[in-house]
Amino acid sequence: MSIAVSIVEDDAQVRASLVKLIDSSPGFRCVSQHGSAENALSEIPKAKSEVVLMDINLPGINGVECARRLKPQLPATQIIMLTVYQNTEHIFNALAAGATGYMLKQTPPAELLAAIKEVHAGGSPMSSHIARKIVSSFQQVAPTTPASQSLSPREAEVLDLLAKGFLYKEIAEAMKVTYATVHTHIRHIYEKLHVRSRTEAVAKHLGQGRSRRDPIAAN
Amino acid sequence: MSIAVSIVEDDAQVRASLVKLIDSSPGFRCVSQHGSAENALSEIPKAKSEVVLMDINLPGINGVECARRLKPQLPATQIIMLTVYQNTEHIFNALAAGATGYMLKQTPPAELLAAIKEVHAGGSPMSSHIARKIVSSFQQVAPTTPASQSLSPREAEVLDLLAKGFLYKEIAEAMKVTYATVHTHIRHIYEKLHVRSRTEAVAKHLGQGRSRRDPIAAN
DNA sequence: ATGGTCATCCCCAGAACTGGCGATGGTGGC
DNA sequence: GCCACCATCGCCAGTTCTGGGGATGACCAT
Repeated sequence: MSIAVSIVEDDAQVRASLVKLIDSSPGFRCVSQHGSAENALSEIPKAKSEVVLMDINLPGINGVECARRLKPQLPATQIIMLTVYQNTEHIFNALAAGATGYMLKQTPPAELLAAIKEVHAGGSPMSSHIARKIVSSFQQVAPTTPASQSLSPREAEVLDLLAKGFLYKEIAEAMKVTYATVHTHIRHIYEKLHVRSRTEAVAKHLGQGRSRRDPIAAN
Repeated sequence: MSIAVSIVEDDAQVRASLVKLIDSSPGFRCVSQHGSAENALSEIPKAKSEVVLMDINLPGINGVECARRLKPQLPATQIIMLTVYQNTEHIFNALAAGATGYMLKQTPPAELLAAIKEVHAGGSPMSSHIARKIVSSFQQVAPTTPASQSLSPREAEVLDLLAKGFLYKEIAEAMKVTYATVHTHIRHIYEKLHVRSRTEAVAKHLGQGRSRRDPIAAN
């Protein structure tokens, strides 16, 4: 059986060419198309689509919000965001909203079809640079902090663990050294970073957090 | 110029076939091979490799730990974990340790070479099911932040100052209250955020922290 | 071989934090 | 009125950090 695809895209031309691509490719069929999130929200639940290609930049309700509302009703339906936005903010929001794939609009047709197959098979298709950004977010700290340049590898390790809130003794255990060694490393870190407490060091480490932004908006 | 690859794998047979694959493929060259993490840690920094294929299950120091120690020294080197483990724990740890790719050992040779190219080009190659697991983790992570929402205005103020590394007495002065009041606010903050130290609170506040003590509330 | 950096370990004392136990008012909802 | 929350203040004991003073051995470069 072919994969049932729905398309949400406000630009009629782009939409038409996506529909054409899907319908003319064996193994795929386009079961519905929508020019707005509002239309998609009311129609897609009836369409029994397996995969939704969702533009982010829609008038009115945007694609991310549309995905967020659609997903609870249709947990089995896979949503691939299709967009020109590469910034981390959009990517995270889309994934958090329930999208399982994130492809750029410039993706060649063949890859797009492959992405639909992949998401349908349980994968999470995404452009390689998108993947890197997501992976980076898992990583602890950028190795580019100017001051931490002068830190020795071991000291940098300690600072990473400090930043996660570990106690001295826990750091000691994690690094398989004694409390005394951790203590010494930390004194050296403080000297090099010109700080007088772990929190200052961490704040400096986590990116010069001198200017506070809205903590609520952080997510 | 071909891509310089290092291989860390304890099984001599597997290692040999990987070396052979790399060296016999145009565009790739194997600059070093290592049967243990210890050997890898001392040799890879000299090898100037661009991409490291790292087995997770090594005797002694494991591959994740090896990656964690290697990465600070060689921030430009891309590490691809190569393993049989598909569980979220291992994936997450490996990525947090600095790996940029995560492939299963059963990956066909052609795909493995493609993954090396991809990581070298700035991507993050991973098997499709791995990608899905990573994306899923964002979906659990997403619908959150009720924690800092529940902080009262005054508590939020304290947390801000805490994050900048101020001492209790300095916070007291800045907010024109006594040390005791600051103390109470901070205890309430810790309760609400499920943390046990100022650094954990700050890490969580700055959005970097996955607290080890309370993974449920960790966002 | 000498000096520098790094990593490891030790002791000690004072400062700072953490977490119990309180308490008093004020405000706002039901 | 009562209850929940907030903001303010207090005491006390125990834990953890911070910052001095050391030390050793390894490695690397001059």
